[in-house]
Amino acid sequence: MTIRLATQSVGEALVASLRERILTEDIPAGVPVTEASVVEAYSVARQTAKAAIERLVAEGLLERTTHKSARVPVLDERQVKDLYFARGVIESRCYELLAEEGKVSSDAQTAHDSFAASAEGDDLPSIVYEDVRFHRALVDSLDSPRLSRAHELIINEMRLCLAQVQSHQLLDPAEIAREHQAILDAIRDKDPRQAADAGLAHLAHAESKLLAHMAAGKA
Amino acid sequence: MTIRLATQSVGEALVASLRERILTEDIPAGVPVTEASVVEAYSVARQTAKAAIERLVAEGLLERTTHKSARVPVLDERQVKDLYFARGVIESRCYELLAEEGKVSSDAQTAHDSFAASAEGDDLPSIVYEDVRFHRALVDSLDSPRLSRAHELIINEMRLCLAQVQSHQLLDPAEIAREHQAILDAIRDKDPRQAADAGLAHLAHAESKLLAHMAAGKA
DNA sequence: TTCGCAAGATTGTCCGACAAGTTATCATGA
DNA sequence: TCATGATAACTTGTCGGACAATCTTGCGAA
Repeated sequence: MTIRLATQSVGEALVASLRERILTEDIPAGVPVTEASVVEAYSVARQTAKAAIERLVAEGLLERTTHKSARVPVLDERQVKDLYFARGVIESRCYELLAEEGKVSSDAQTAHDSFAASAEGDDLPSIVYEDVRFHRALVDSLDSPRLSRAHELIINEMRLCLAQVQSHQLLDPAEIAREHQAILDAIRDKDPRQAADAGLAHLAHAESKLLAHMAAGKA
Repeated sequence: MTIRLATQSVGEALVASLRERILTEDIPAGVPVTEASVVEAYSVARQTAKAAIERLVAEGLLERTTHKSARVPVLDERQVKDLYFARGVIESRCYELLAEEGKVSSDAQTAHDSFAASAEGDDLPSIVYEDVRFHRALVDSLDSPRLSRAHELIINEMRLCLAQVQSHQLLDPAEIAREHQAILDAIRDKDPRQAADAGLAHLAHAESKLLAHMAAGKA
């Protein structure tokens, strides 16, 4: 088995950069991301830019119809519900399975601790990041590449709307930390039903706040 | 609202064609799929071929490392287990949710009937196709684009190994039909636990047969 | 006002070219 | 003999330019 070096082609780096800029709202929703604009910004060939855009479209971080420019999608209520629903399907079952084992991986515990630490401060982006990291660590601990990937795709799309709505302020970090703790407790107690319910409650809580905020913003 | 015509660009058609050829083993596992070979076979530009290959790599239907040709992956035991596991996570929760509703969509029922009809005959590819269609119809009836997409990705990869191993003969169609019926019955009975268990049992059954066959073939 | 056409913007696709990396072959020297 | 290093062939990574097809917009004509 060879040791794999972490090299990155221009194309891969471009995708990574664009993805990060989208998720941090450096590229805001609505504005067109044309192939030409990417070419100009990064001094890459149009092919490279095009491939990167197509990749992000596949990930749901950009949307496009033929012969029109790609844009960061603005997620409406329907989409948000779908995201939370799909995420709930995966996470609830994951927590159930983890609870059957009754063990919390060290990564997940670390992520939980990091979140708790962030929750003390006011660095909103880092709170969101640590929140995401916690849930991903739990799913990852099932050690299923395909499940982790499916979860990651959904989470990334969700980060999109979390960024758009300044939702960080909607939720009390301390309360999120308590809900996270409830999930971990249920897992450690080997109570699958409770673990799944705690996960779903956590999601339902965030979803309702987000939807209420969106409805208010639109009205 | 405009009516959307089902137009397809060369690139999209190329992806679709390659995907179908891979899933039907017209492009067998192991043989390299070079950009040049695709260019030659379809008379398209290398960029177009490259983009199509990259897309299929993202779907898991091809694998590639930098500067080496793409190939249809040969799934080992570990991968097969992961596929069944991830699929189980999604499907079990789906059937649970459907059982809470207690209704089976007409599409799902139609798919079940089609499968039963196919099971009578000897057309193995169509049996596999109808089997896949049944499960997809159930997931689709939850009306969640993102969940359906995640499920589709996993199912497609699974079709890959179903094609590689001539597994059609491993399972008795009549038995599959009975297991499908059990899932539908549990859903109609509004018995979420039973629906999920029936789904998982169905998968475990297929998985064990497949793994046994693979182990035998390798030994 | 409405229709239709021309112009600009943007993507879809192609061609050709060169750099960079991988693999296999083979000659070299210890 | 065998490890080393050079070479060539193959393949992908990236670039530049070009033209066609399509969408959008604005303007002029009926």
